[in-house]
Amino acid sequence: MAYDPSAFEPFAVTVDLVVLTIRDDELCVLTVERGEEPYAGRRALPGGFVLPDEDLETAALRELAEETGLTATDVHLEQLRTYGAPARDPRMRVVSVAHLALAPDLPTPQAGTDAAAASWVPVSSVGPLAFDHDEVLRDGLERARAKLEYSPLATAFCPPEFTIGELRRVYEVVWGVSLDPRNFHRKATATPGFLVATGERTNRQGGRPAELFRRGEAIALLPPMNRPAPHS
Amino acid sequence: MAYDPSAFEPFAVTVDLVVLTIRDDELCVLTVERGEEPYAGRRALPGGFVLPDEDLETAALRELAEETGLTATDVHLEQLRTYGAPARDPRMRVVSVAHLALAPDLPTPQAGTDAAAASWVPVSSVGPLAFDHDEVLRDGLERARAKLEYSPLATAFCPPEFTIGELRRVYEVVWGVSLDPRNFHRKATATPGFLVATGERTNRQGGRPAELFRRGEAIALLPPMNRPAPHS
DNA sequence: GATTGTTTTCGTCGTAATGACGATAAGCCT
DNA sequence: AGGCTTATCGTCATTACGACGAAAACAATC
Repeated sequence: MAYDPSAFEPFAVTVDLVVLTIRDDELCVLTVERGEEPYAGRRALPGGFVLPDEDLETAALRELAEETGLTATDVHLEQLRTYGAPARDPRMRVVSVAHLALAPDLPTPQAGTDAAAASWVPVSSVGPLAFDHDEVLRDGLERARAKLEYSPLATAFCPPEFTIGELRRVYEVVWGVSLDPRNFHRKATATPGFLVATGERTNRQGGRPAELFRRGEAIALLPPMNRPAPHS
Repeated sequence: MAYDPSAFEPFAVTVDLVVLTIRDDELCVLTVERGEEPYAGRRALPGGFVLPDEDLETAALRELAEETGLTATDVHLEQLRTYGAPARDPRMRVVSVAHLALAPDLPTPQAGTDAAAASWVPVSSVGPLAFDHDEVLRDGLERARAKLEYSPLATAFCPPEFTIGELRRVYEVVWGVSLDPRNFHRKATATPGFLVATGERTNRQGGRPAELFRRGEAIALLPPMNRPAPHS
C-alpha cells in the first residue's frame, strides 16, 4: 500500500445484514421498510454506518442487536462480501460490507429499539429490494446453501438441542429439495464431529420419539453433505 | 440502512492484493517493499486507494496492472475479504477490500511502472508482513486451497494449454501434498466440463509426450477433487 | 382396544467413486 | 541398446451413496 495522500478520498462505510431464519418451513430474510428517499417505501436489508472506532464485525453485531435483539451467542455471523459500485447509493459514495447471519426461529418476537419496521419475509416472495440489496441477498443465499454442504452451519438454524428430523428440515428448506430421511440419518450420524447425542428424547415432532443431539466440534464436514438437484 | 447524517464519518478505502503464482514448483506471492513509515523496510501486499469514481474490482485490476502488467484476461481475480480493524493502519481509519488473484508463471518479467520494488516470494518463507497482511495472506491461501477442490481454478495457474501433469503439479504445490498421477489423470479427465482436449501433444515435461488440454466451461467440479491430509 | 398415521431408526442391495498399485507406451539421454 | 522419465490404461478391494424394505414407538381416531 503506497499511500499517496493526494489520492485519499473519503468514503462512507456501512454494514448490511442478510439475516436468515426458518419460520413455518420457509426460509425467511429480515427486512426493514425504508421511510425516506431514495427507495422510500421499498424494503431493504438492515444495516447502518460503521462507527469511527468500531470493528466491522462489531458494527454488524450492533446492527443485528438493534434490529432483532439477537446477540453473538444466538447467531452465526460471518462476513459475506463488500459492495462498492460508485453509484450504488445516489447520495454519496458508500462502500458496504455485507454480513451473513443465520439464526434459529426464536419464539421471542423481534424485540429491540427500532424493530417496528423490521419483519421476516420468505425469500421466495421477497420483492425487489432497495439499492443493490437483491444482489446482496442472492449472494447471501448462495453462500448459505453452499456452506450447508461442507460445514455444520445448518445447526445455526436449530435450537441448541435438536433432532435429526429437524436438522433435515433445515437442509430441505434451504436447498429447496426433499431428502430421504433414512439416508440423511445415516449420513448425519456417521459424519465425525457433526453431532453429539444427548441421550434424551423428544416427541415434539409427532411420531416416534427422536433422540436429541447437540452440535459437535467439527469445523468442516468430511465427507460433505451432498446437495441434489433442486425441485422436490 | 437508516442513514443518519450525523453518524457519517469518512473512511479511507483501499484494495489490497494477494497475487499468487507458481514458480519453480513453489507457491509464490507478490510483495512490495515499503519505503516509508509505518513498517518501513517491511514487505507488504500490493494495494492502493480506490479512486472516487472507481469500482472495487476496477481498482484491484488497476493496481494489479500497475504492479505486474497483468490484465483481466491473464488472471483470475476475485474479492477475498474486507479488513477494517480500527487500528490496522496507525495513520488513519482504513478499510481495505482484499482481492485474490491467481496468475500463471509468465516468462515476462514484471513489467509496469513501479514494478521495481515488486517481487515474488515463496509463501513458505515470507517473513512477517506489514499491517495485518499476514492475516490477509493466510486467508487468501486458505481460499485458494479450498477453491481448488470444487472449482476449476487450478487452471488459472497454467498457461492456456497445459498437460494433466502440469495441472497435477499445481494441486501438489498449492496443497503441499503429492498425488497419484494415475488416479489424478482418471479423475481430471472424467470430471465433466473440467478439461477440453486439444488433440495436440507436447513433450516439454520430458518423458512420454502428453496430450494438451484447455480449460473447460465448468464453473464447479462435480465431483470435487479430494484433498488428502498435508505432508507429502 | 384395535386401527391408522406419523416419524424415527436400523438394514439391504446394487452402483458409483476412490485409493493403491501393476503394466505398458513413448519420448529423452548416455 | 539400455536406462530414465512421464503419460496413460487397467485391475481390484474398499468405501460411499441412492433407492428402498421393515420394524419401532408414539398420537389420534374409530
